[in-house]
Amino acid sequence: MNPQSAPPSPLVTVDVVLLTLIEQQLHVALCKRERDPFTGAWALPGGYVHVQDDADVISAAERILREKTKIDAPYLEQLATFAGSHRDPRGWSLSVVYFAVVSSSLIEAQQQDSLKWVPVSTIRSLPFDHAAIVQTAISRIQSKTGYSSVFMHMMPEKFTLSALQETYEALMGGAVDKRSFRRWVDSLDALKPVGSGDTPLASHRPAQYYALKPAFKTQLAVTAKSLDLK
Amino acid sequence: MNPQSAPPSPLVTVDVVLLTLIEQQLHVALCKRERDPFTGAWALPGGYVHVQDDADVISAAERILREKTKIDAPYLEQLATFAGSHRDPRGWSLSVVYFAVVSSSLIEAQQQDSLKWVPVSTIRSLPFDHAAIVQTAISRIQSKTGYSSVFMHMMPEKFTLSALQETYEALMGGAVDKRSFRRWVDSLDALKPVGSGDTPLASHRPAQYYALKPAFKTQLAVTAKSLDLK
DNA sequence: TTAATAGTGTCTGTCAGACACTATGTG
DNA sequence: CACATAGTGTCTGACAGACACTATTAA
Repeated sequence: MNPQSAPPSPLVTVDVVLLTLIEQQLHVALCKRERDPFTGAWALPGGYVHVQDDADVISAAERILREKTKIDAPYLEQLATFAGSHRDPRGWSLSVVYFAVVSSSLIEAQQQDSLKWVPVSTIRSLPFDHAAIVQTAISRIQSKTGYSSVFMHMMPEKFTLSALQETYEALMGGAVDKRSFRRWVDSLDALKPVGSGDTPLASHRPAQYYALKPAFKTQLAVTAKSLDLK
Repeated sequence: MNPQSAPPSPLVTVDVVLLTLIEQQLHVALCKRERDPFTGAWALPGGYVHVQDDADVISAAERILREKTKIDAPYLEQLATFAGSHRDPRGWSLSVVYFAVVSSSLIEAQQQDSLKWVPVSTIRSLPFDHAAIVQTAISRIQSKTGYSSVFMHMMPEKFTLSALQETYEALMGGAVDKRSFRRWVDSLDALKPVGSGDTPLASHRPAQYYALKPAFKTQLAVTAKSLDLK
């Protein structure tokens, strides 16, 4: 009942579900695999933990994201750990999965052959259990969007409340009342107005621009009541 | 930038935060360590993943809980994964932590020298990062109690609504209005009335007894609005 | 009847949903 | 001016908090 010291360790990797919104559609970043199982297939950016270099798992996630996508995501949160004998042809494996949220305005500079953005709605299957992982991440981001400010990290530096609402609605898959949405955003207290900047001129009243308050730029969620979809 | 196949794997373990309520106080199960680091100290029940025997991590958690405490917890959920170089004197380690909730009526039969129940309020320090893990688990159970039926797994087989409310209040650390609490419980739709059974006779109106509906006995939470503490 | 706890009726304040209204820019 | 989108005033219904009231048992 009490084996010697350490039994054979499983494979330990870290994967990241990197999400953004492109043209009102939720997209996930996929990388072309360079190594053994599923070489050449598109899968979540991931890699081994480097016991020598990584102080902890979130550091490993940040490093892997940087290496594979050249992106520093402002929001990175542990999603869950997926492990078992069924998910990798090499045998028992364990993957600590993080999910990250980024503005699509940041990804345009990053054109790489080994990286592509895929609408989550078009994903049918992925290597390993990555399809299930993506589903879990979508549930998480939708759930958090309902009561936290996390989704605001998908916005560009400055944005209008209307644009913010469109993002919210795209993520949640439904429409919300303008008045209710603005009251709710107010209650989050996550935004500060910014001088219009380059007001995009049009034949109507221009909107106030907002940016995430510094306290929210570097991390974390705010608790608040949720909002019903129409 | 692209190392050979698999770098040295970290130590991979599974720990379980097993919670119950004893005399309105939240308690956590601790086991006396039989192995190398911190031998003899009290720590969370944990153990290595057995790559040969465990199909996945939750199976490993169930096995470890059974081995260390002889308890089959009705509710077991992944809490988070804690990993890094700082948490184990042996070096870089990774622990997938589950949290479990059990009725104190189930633990009385399990008297073991290597297992004890400690009020969480008295915990000052624990081996590894287990103190921080316990804190995380407490936050989780409190948060879930606010909107789900998970805490009902701390109740015995049959219980009254008053007893349920006392449990809720003990967990949340505050009082709630009786009427509001009952409306809220109603909305969860997790209970079914059971024939009084052995009505504990006293000099007043006896209460209706309830039990968890079968659908809730085997797992999972229900979403509902939360309740304010007075 | 009294004591003591179980359980409910119901008023009220708060807040989200609805929606129409005002505000403010350009052509 | 018209037009289009930004932003607000405000009514209303739903529902949680408060709390007093009724119900039911044994002594």
